[in-house]
Amino acid sequence: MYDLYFQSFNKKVPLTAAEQEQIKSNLAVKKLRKKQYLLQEGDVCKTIAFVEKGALRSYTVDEQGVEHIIQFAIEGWFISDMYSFLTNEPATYTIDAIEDAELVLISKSSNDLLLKQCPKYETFTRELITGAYLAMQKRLTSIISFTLEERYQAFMATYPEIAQRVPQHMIASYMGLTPETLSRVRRRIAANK
Amino acid sequence: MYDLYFQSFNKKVPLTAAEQEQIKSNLAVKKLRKKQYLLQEGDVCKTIAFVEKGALRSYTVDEQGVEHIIQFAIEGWFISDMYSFLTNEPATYTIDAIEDAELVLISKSSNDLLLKQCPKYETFTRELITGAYLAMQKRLTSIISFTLEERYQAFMATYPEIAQRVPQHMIASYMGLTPETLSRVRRRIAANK
DNA sequence: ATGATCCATTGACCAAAGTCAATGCTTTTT
DNA sequence: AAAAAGCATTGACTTTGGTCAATGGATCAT
Repeated sequence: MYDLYFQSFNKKVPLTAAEQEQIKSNLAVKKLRKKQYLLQEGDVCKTIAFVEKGALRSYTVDEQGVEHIIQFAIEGWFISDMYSFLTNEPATYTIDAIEDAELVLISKSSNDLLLKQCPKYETFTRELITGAYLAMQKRLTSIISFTLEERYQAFMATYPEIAQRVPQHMIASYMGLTPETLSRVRRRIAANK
Repeated sequence: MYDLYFQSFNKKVPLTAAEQEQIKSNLAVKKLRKKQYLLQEGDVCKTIAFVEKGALRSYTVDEQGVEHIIQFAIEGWFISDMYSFLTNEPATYTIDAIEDAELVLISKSSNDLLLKQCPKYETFTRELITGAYLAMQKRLTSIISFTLEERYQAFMATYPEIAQRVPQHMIASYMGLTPETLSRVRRRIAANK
């Protein structure tokens, strides 16, 4: 149940058996069916979720009812509304399952406790958030610097796994485009090679 | 020289005098004149810079020679090409001073050493990067969800200090727009109220 | 002080992306 | 197996933002 979680933890920061037990006792497991919510906008985000299996997304819904995808998360990734989690303010994002999913959940109290009592947990957390920061910076740079063609090709090259598993209109949403525009971008790319 | 740095450090994580000394011995100071480079694209980024005074920006330059601003940093903020700093790959960003500036610099070796030897430094680092992550996520959400008018007003409300000190065409660049378009956005906002 | 650069604004025009509507394919659901 | 829902694509048209060029004001360097 926690296989992938501890596998990726040990890869970054090797744990002793005792440390692993301590951490495990602070984790919970949850299964989600496709389309089920993990978090709804307006609720306070109580957990960080690590994806053991399946695929999720976080997104906002604007006044016209259009969804804007902020993040995808597949096996080995974390997903949460970090701002809500850290501040206890109502979430601005909704999170749901794109595929049936198995999650490892870390509650706020567990997270606080582990940060205090387990230095390796803090190191792991710091490295994770650093990775997330770098990935997001790359995405942002891509948005303000590149053409749509380049951005789409960069996405496909960077996240081929996600590209295969997620409907195209969600990739459009993630890129801040309409499905029609992404379809035309794809046609242009196909024509030019 | 290190006033603001330790002020913001102690605000997040209170330090003993001894810890403060240990950290201080790992820091360096640097002054930059307006328009001077801190980092040029292609060089390896050797330091993280904390801004004691002044204003800097990081940006990319595309094939057509257009600058795309990734980040502003004024007093109390950090700036770096984190990816280059962490991996020792050549930097993809350029960093220069928008105003004369005073910086506190942390080298890679100092950073590594402090992360290992000083738990509070790791906590401070984790909290900083978390804050940077949240700020960037907010910016990204704004880009893919809101109209130009909303985005500009959100920027002005969130960073009034930067808005006052930075020329408008740099704000346009930060928003991924041409100066002309930002000028028209401002006119529309002025007209509608 | 003055020439030079930088900067914001505006207008006319063009290119790119969005909107609306229709079509045909899959995939789900029953 | 049939009906329904979801999805990608395409076309016609509209809207939005970019490009190019010009202007005038402000700031900077000499």
